[in-house]
Amino acid sequence: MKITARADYAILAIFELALHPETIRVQARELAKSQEIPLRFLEQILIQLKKAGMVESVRGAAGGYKLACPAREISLARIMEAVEGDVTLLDSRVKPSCVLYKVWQEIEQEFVDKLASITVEDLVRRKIRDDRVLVYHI
Amino acid sequence: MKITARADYAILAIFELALHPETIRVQARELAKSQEIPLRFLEQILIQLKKAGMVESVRGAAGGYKLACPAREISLARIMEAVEGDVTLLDSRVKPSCVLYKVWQEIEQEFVDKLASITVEDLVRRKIRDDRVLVYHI
DNA sequence: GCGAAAGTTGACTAAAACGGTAGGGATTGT
DNA sequence: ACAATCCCTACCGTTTTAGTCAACTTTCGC
Repeated sequence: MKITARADYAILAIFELALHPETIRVQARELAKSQEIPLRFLEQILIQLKKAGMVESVRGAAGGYKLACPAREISLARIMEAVEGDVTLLDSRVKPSCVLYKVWQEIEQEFVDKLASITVEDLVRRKIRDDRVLVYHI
Repeated sequence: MKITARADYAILAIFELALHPETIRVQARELAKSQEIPLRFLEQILIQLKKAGMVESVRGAAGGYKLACPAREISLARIMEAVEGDVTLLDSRVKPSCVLYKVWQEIEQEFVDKLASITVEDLVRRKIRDDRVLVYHI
């Protein structure tokens, strides 16, 4: 019942990308540094995100990463699905005939819906708002 | 992000106990059999549930288990908390200063609230309803 | 074209968590 | 006394996590 480091890092990386202007590329090294993610580990995660069509990469000198689609189209659910196989709570232990099965399904559905409703754009908006509040308080 | 077997089994065991009249004791062996749980594993789980004050046990021949409180007072959250240390999604990876931290907290809170809102009594009621429907269809 | 910078890939590993077992001790009904 | 039952501690094999490494490929700047 824990969020994995993979998922956390994946979201942080995408979030960091979303904070940059769309036109510029950010290098894995930079992402790793600013979000304190082990570089080699992050590289693996970025490959998964690329395969899932959420980031684009340019190789070679002056290469790097950028979002492959608008931040509004990237939900937490989508990111988690990309780096973990699927976002499910149930294992195949409980039999469908049992009352509990349906209950778990309900809970899972609600959970996934919540994850699907939060986009990276939301995160960015929140950050902007939080930062503004911070400034006002100085 | 998976429900553990421990939690599944714990809920099934309590559920099974709740299906029995309050006055009688049910043996671990019987619980294990009816819910298809490995006996020795279940015994461990029952100890945890006992420590958490959800079941009472009587030792010795003709011993067994019964609920230590009304089924309505036993929520899924309480059971899960008893057998896993705590019901949290966050690991201490994300820093509280990050936007993501608050978002995860929100999601977690919603999830826990949901688990806390479902009691074993609810499960029993659902089962009774489901069984009735089944009978009507024959 | 060449070298350096950067991304890509697959294999590998240490550590923790998970799912379950095993042995033996304590307690009680008959 | 004895069998049935619960209780406690330790252990064990497998899978998942988290992360590392080395080697390779692509691309840019000159």
